[in-house]
Amino acid sequence: MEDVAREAGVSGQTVSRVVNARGYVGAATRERVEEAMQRLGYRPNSAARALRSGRFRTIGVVMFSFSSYGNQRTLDAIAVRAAGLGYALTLIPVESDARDTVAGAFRRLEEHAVDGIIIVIEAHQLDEADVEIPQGVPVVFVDSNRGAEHPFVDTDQAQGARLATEHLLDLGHETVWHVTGPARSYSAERRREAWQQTLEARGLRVPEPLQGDWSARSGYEAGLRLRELDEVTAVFAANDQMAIGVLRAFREAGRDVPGEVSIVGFDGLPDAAQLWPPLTTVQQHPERVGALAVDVLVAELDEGERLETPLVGTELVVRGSTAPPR
Amino acid sequence: MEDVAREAGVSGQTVSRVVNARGYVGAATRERVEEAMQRLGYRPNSAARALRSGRFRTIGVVMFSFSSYGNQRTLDAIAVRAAGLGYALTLIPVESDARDTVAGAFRRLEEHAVDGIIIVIEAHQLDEADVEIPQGVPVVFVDSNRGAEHPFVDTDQAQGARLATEHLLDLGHETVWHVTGPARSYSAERRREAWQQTLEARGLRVPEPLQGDWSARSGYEAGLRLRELDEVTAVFAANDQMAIGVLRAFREAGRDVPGEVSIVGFDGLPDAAQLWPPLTTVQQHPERVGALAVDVLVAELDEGERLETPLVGTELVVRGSTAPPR
DNA sequence: GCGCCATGTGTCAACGTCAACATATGCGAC
DNA sequence: GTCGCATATGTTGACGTTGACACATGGCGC
Repeated sequence: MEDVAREAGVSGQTVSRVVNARGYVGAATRERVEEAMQRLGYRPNSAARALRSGRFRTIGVVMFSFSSYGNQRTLDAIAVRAAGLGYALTLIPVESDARDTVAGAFRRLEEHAVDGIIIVIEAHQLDEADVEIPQGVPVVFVDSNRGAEHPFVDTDQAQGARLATEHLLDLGHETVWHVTGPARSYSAERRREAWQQTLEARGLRVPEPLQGDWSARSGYEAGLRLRELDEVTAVFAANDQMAIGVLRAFREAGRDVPGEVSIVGFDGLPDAAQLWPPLTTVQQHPERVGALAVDVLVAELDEGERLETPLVGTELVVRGSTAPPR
Repeated sequence: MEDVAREAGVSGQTVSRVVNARGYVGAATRERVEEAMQRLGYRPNSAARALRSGRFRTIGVVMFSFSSYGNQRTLDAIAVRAAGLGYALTLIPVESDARDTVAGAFRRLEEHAVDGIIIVIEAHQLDEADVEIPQGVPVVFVDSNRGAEHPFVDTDQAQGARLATEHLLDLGHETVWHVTGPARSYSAERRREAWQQTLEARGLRVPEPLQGDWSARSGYEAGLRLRELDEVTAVFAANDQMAIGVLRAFREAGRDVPGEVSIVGFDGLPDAAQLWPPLTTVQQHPERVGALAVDVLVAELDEGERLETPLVGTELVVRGSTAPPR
C-alpha cells in the first residue's frame, strides 16, 4: 500500500479511500491511484483489514461429512451466493455426529475468522450432542428447527410429503406405506408426520412406517419387507435413494412397478429420472435454500436486520413409477 | 491476550509462548497462564496472527459448482484432512467454465487469505479458459494433468478403465462398446484411451465410442442408440450415472441385463449397488485423492518439500449387471 | 468581506500477535 | 570466583489497514 501511495504521490489513506470507495477523492487522484495499483499489482491484505475492522468477510459453514446430495447442493448454492456478495466461505466439516466431534467443530470455528455461521446439520442430531452454539456470532440453521433462538431456512418438508401422499391417494390407492429417514432427523420426522396427517385427514388407515436411514440399502431392506405384504400397492419413500432400494426389492422379485406397486421418492435427484421406471418424486430446491440462508445471514451481518424466512416450496414430478392400482 | 497476561501476572509474550509452545516457559507459569486463558475464554485472534506471520493456515479450494459426486467426496475428504492438520478451508466456487468466471475465481482467490490452493477442475476445461494460475502460491491439481508445473493428484483412470474392459472381455464378450464422458474432460479421455488400448492389445475391433456428458440422461441417449445395434453385448460407461441411463434404455425396450447385454460403470456410487440389476462398476476412492492432495500441499507449505504423488488405484466391483454373453 | 460548508488530502494511532532483542537467575566447569 | 550457558521472562516494534482528526482550498450566502 505504501508503494502504491508513493507511486501515485499520495498518502496511504488516500489509497485506502480509493480501494474502499469511501470519503472524498478527486477524480484525477483516483485515476492515478488506480493506475498505480494496477501497475504494482496491489491487493489489499485481508489479514490487516480483518485485524483493523474486526470483520473478516467470511462465512463459516458447518456441515456433516458424507452429507446427502441435497446438502451438497445447498453447500454449493451457499458458496455461489456468498461469493456473489463478496464473502469467502470457510468449511468446517464434522466427521460424525459423535458429541465430541461436533463440539470440536464449534471449538475450531471459534478460532476461525468468521463473521457468521451457517449450520447445515439436522437439528435432532445437534440436540443430542447438546452442543453449545457459539455466542456473539450470528448463526443461521439450515435443515433444522433450532428455530426460536436463531433464524432457520428449510424446505417445506410437510408440503412435499403431502404432495407425494396425495398423489398416490388421488390415483386411487387405498393407503400409502412409508419408508422413513433416520429417527434422529428433523426432516425425516416432518415428512413422516405430514404423510400420517394426510392419511388421517382422509380417514384412512395409517400403516406402520418402515424405518430407513436415507441410504439406498436401507430402502432395499424396507422393500424386502414390503414386498412380502400383498396389500401394499403404494409406497412413499422419504428420499429418492431409499426409493431406488425399494424399487430394486420389488423388481428383483418380479413385481411390476408401477403395475403392481407405485413408488414415490423425495428430493429430485437428477438421476432418478433415468431409472427404469423413471421415479416419481418431490422436487426440492436446495439451491434456493442455500442462497436464502446466505441472504438471511448477510442481512444480519451487514444491516443487522433479521429477515423473514419462508419455507422453500417443492413440486411433485410425476414420472413412470406411479400409476393407479390394478 | 493482554487480559490473560494481567490475570496470570505475566507479559503478553509469555502468553504467546504458552499458546504456541515455543521457547522456555516455567511449568508453574505455564499452568497459571493456561488457567487464565481458560477462565477468560481466550482465543488467539487469527487475523492478527496472519498479519504478523504472513501465513493464514488456510487452504483455498477452487471447484466447479454442480460438481460430480466424486468431486464432492473429494472436497469432503479435503475438508476433513485439512481440519485434521489445523488448516481452514476456503471454498471458491466456479459457476461455469466460461473463461471469465474461471478467471474471476482466481482473481477472488488472490484477495483471499490462502496459503495454498487445491484446484479440482478438469484440466482440459482449464486449458481452454487459458486462465493464469496465481503465482507465488503453491498449487495442487486434482483430477487433471496440469502436471509439469504443479503437482497433481488423481485416480488411476487408465487402470480402472482397463479393469472394466478386461472384465467384460474375460466374460467372453467379443468386444466392448464405450460411452465416454465429455470431450473436454481429462479423466474421460484417459478412460477412453485405456478402453481402446485394452481392445487393441487383444487385437479386437474397436467400436465407435458414443459421446456422453457424465449425466444419466446422456447415458440414456447413448443407450437408445446402442439398443438399436444387435451386435452390442457389452457396454462400458465412463461413469455410473451414464451406466444408469444405458441400463434404462435397454430395460425399457425389454432387453435383459445382464442376459442380453452386460453393463459396467465407473465411480462406485453407493446407490449403484441398489439398482436392479446391481451395477458392476469400478470403485474409485475420492476420499484418498482428497486427503492426498492436502498432504501434498501441506508438505509444500510446511516443509517446502515436494511429495511424490502416486495415482490412486481402483478396484472392480462385480455385481449383477455383467454376465457371459448368451 | 466574513463565516460556513462541501470537498479533498494528510497524519497518527491502534487493531492483536510475535520475532528479535534485552534482561535476569542459577548452575556447573575451569 | 568468574565465565559461559541454559533457562525463564519482559520490552519493543512492526506486520497493513483504516477510523478519527486535522488541515487545506474554494464557492456560496449574507
